[in-house]
Amino acid sequence: MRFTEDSVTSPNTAEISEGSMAPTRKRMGTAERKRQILDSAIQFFARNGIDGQLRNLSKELGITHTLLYHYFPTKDALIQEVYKEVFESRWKPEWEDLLDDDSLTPEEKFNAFYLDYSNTVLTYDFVRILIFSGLSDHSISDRFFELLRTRLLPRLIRETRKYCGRSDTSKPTQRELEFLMGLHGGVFYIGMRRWIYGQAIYAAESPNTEQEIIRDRVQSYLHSAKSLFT
Amino acid sequence: MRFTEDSVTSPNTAEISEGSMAPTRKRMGTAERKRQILDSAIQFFARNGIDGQLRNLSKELGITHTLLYHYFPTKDALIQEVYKEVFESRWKPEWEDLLDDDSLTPEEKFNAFYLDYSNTVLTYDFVRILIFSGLSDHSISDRFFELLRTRLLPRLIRETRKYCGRSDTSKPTQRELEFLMGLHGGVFYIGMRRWIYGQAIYAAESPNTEQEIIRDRVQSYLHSAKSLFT
DNA sequence: ACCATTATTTAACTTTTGGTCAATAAGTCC
DNA sequence: GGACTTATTGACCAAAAGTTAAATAATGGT
Repeated sequence: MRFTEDSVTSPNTAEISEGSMAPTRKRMGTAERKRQILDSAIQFFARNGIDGQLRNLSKELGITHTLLYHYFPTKDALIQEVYKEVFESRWKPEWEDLLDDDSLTPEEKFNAFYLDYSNTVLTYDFVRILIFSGLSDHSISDRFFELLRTRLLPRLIRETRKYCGRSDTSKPTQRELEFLMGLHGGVFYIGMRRWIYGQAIYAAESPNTEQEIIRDRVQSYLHSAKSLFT
Repeated sequence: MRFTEDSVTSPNTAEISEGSMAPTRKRMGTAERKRQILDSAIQFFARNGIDGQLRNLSKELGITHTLLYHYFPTKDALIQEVYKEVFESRWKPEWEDLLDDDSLTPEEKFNAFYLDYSNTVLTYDFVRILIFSGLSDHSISDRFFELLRTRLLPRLIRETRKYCGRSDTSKPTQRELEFLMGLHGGVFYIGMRRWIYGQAIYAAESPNTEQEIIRDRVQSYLHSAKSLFT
């Protein structure tokens, strides 16, 4: 019984319509099939965690679970590729450029950055897979935080200082970093509530309200930084 | 081979020292054993997630996994008790009293509350089990957020308004709630970084620094609320 | 039309793991 | 010390789940 109720999109069994009884199995190119599996796997593991069973994943794909082994040597290998894929496809080097852009004010940079950052990072896949990774091995989350710490935080602190009218380029203090993490964590928490706890985000009605939320927080951060660090 | 390297504290095999060869099995009272199992289970499931195997848990306890079934009918029953235990033992009704205390200023309330809240909620067990619950069924996290939403948030908004010099008792707006969640999420994020991602908290040296962190954020929140909501 | 290639499936193996049950033995009461 | 209670264990089961190997059948090339 290959066709269960939950295998909605079974590309492999496309021509099962009215009359055609034979589930003539389709043959896909190596690259496309691998791509397809990986895409489904991202969704699947984000939803079910890394303990999700390959047999269920394959069912969603409309293939047998053994076919997975034709493309990935082991389950763990698949998961590592999922990690890599989610991780590397989401990080935008432009963020660094944006924060270095001389034509923008610190305030504009913060707003632009966190608006875009939240849009790309606060997705179902990313939030859940990042946390799944953190919960088990730290393989992915470590790399992510490394980028965060080396590429983003120093720039954000620099802009914070600039906003406060300070020009010193000394190493960020822990207090500064920690205060910034308050903003950062508050933003990530939006994704937590939405994708982990399944809690509705207050103010999800109008499309631009989430932007307002971010703006409020950025405003608050900068505003308070001025009084805390000057 | 019952005694593996990771079974550090095996209360059941205490007298295995130099000469005594016989691992004379100890007999514990029902209540104590159940308590002991539950305590270990909390740690164990917080560490390994709800997919942790009963055989490993029992190994840490120095007992056979079948003994677990003498005290808990099923694995799920054990987990539910773990959930209940962690959940119910950590929530403090005093928080509500504190926030209702007329002798304190809003600022004092916020500081006192978040200081205590972070101390009790931002523990290894709590943070991880809450998230494990959210990731799978929402059984525990739903109940927690329900308490949060009905017991704490309205009071915190009320105090925020008081701080801003407003006395209206209308239903909190979504913008107010969302702004508060920024603070709240920022605080919880401390636990995320520490217990999920394994990231060091900036400023973990001096014992009172974490308190400073909280204070900074509370200060920032109230300060900004005043300019946002008046 | 035939052949080679390889995507895909079928069947089977193995380990893991939640769960059961009868046997064993530690403590207690007399 | 013997009997009774019950905490504890050892052997075992069945289903789940990762993995392998051989058989099958699309597809492309000649």
